[in-house]
Amino acid sequence: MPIRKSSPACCAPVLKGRLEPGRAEELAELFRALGDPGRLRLLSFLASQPGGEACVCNLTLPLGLTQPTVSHHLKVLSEAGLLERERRGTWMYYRLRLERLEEMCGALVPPKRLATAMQRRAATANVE
Amino acid sequence: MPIRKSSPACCAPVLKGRLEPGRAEELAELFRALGDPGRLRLLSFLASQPGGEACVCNLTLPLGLTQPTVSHHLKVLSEAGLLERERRGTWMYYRLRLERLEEMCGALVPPKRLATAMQRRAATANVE
DNA sequence: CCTATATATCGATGGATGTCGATGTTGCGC
DNA sequence: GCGCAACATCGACATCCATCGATATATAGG
Repeated sequence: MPIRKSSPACCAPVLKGRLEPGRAEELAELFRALGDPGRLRLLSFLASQPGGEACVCNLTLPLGLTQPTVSHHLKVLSEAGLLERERRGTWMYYRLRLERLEEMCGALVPPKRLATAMQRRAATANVE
Repeated sequence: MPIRKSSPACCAPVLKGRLEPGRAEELAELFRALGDPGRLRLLSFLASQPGGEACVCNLTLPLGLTQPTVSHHLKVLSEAGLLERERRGTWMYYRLRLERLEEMCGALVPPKRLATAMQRRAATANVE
C-alpha cells in the first residue's frame, strides 16, 4: 500500500524523474556488467596489455577461473559493448572499447548546476 | 582443467593484472549498486531535486515500487557510500554523495598511455 | 580427412538478489 | 502515554547469476 497522499509536504514535490524506465534498464545492464570482480579483473588485465587486448588463453590462468567461466564473462562484457572480438587464426582476441567506458563515465558526472548547489548547501550548513 | 602450458605463445605473456582480488571485490560492489534500474532511477531522482536530496515518502510513488523495496534500495546505495542519510523529524532524507560518484568515474578512465596506444593502433590498422 | 588446440555453448547447481506483505521502530502531536 | 505517520526490518518467494564439467564448434597442420 502506498504512503498516504494527504500527508503534509516534507520537501519540494517530486514531479518526475529524469531517467525513464527503458533507459534505466539499459544503463543498469551496463553497470551490472562491471558488478563482478572477475569481470573487473578481466578489464584491468586487458588494460595492462599493449593495445588493450589479449586472447582468451592468456586470461584464464591469472584469474583463477576455468575457461568456460572466463568465456562467459567475456561474452557478458562484449554484449554490454565494453569489448570487441577479433579472430586471429585459432585465437580469439578481445580488446577494450575505451569510448564505451567513457560513455559510462559520462553517465556518472552530475550537472554543474547540481554540483554547485550542493556545495553552496554544505557551506551554509557549516555556518549555522 | 586449465589450458595446456606448452602451447606456443600467441601474444605477449600476461604476467600479472593490476587489480588484485580484494580491490576488485570492493569496486564490484560499487558497480553492482548501480546495476539495478530502480536504484538508477532513485539516483536520477535525487539529482533532479534541489540540493540533490529527498525524503523517502517522495520516492515511492514515482518509482512504482513499494515502500519496503525503496527502503531496501536506499540501503544498498547508502552502504555503497553513494548516499548519506539525515533525520529531520519524522522524515529521513537521502542525499547524493557526488565525490563518491566521481570516484567511480575515476575508476573507468583509462591511463593516457593506453588511450594513445590504442589510437595509434587503430590508425595503422586503417592504413593496411 | 584426422587430430589437436582454442574457444563457445550446454545443463546443472548453489548462492545472491529483487520484490512484497507483515511487522517492528522511531518521532511527533495531542 | 496514545495514536498516527514515516521508515526500517523480517521472512518468504521467485528469479537471476556465477561457476563448473561435459560437450560442441572452429581452425590449423599434416
